[in-house]
Amino acid sequence: MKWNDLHKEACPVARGLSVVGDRWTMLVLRDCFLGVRRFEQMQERLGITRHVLSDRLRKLEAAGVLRRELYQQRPQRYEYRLTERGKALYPMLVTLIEWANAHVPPEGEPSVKLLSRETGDPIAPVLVDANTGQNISHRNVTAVVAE
Amino acid sequence: MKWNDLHKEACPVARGLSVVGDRWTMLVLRDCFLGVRRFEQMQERLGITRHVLSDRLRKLEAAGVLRRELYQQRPQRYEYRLTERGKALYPMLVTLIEWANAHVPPEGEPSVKLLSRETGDPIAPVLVDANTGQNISHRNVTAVVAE
DNA sequence: GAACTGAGTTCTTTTATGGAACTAACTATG
DNA sequence: CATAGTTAGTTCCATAAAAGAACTCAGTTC
Repeated sequence: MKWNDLHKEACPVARGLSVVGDRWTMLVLRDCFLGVRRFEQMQERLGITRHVLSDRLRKLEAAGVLRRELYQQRPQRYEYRLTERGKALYPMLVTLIEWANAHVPPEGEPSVKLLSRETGDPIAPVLVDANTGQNISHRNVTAVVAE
Repeated sequence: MKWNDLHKEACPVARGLSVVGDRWTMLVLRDCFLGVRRFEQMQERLGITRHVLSDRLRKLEAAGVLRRELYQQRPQRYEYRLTERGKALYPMLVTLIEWANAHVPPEGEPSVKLLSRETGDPIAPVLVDANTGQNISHRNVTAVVAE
């Protein structure tokens, strides 16, 4: 298994990471979900080097997670937006946030609250089986990896 | 924001990635969930260098995600096991698998199926709000990041 | 006593990232 | 009309991380 050939692996964990597993990539996507679309803003917010940001955006575009969109003709300027495939990563981000808030202690309070857009109430995300409604954990699920 | 100081960030995405965001880390954890516990096995299965594996195991242990356990006295040999904090990462893995199976096309069939341990049936993981039962997506949730 | 096991460590080479300056194609300001 | 500003990059060099292979250590087995 080689890092740069992860996309060839049978295992979906490996294939997923071939897209989102590089350093900074998930943070770029976080910013995208927060509405940040432009190179300059991302670069400044993340403190990532322009070089690496450029590379990540290119790869995410190639993977169909972001699309590059002309937002101004002269001079031509592009911004980056989540595609449907990109938006489908939202649960990943939510799951990561929940885990980190519970298990990677911040200095003070949990710094991000997820709120229902409708009611404004905090939400409590859990993974369940759509078929049975049961909670999903390593205790009641088996995974078979064809390697 | 610097990669090696992500744990100091207020944002839980950043703090989460400070633990699981390094190259190979999630693949090490995948193997842990599959029951792999020993250095040699992990190294061979992943094709990661021993050096990097050693580093990742050490960091995961320091983060309280794995614990090192003596399984043989002479010569002393240790294996690695998921802690509760580590087991709590299971939803991350499931979410990644679901996304990858849906959006990062494998050569042929999806290679991992998640099955209910009870019934043996395939499961269909979805993220819902425990309070309301509603599906969670970027459309009905807002996140406020205190940066 | 020679080869094997298993969890590492210690090299050296290659690749990725960090940091800063530079470019291109404009627009706005004095 | 020249100079400064904007924005999405690229280029170049230094440093850090990862790949690859060999070696160590404390035993055990043939």
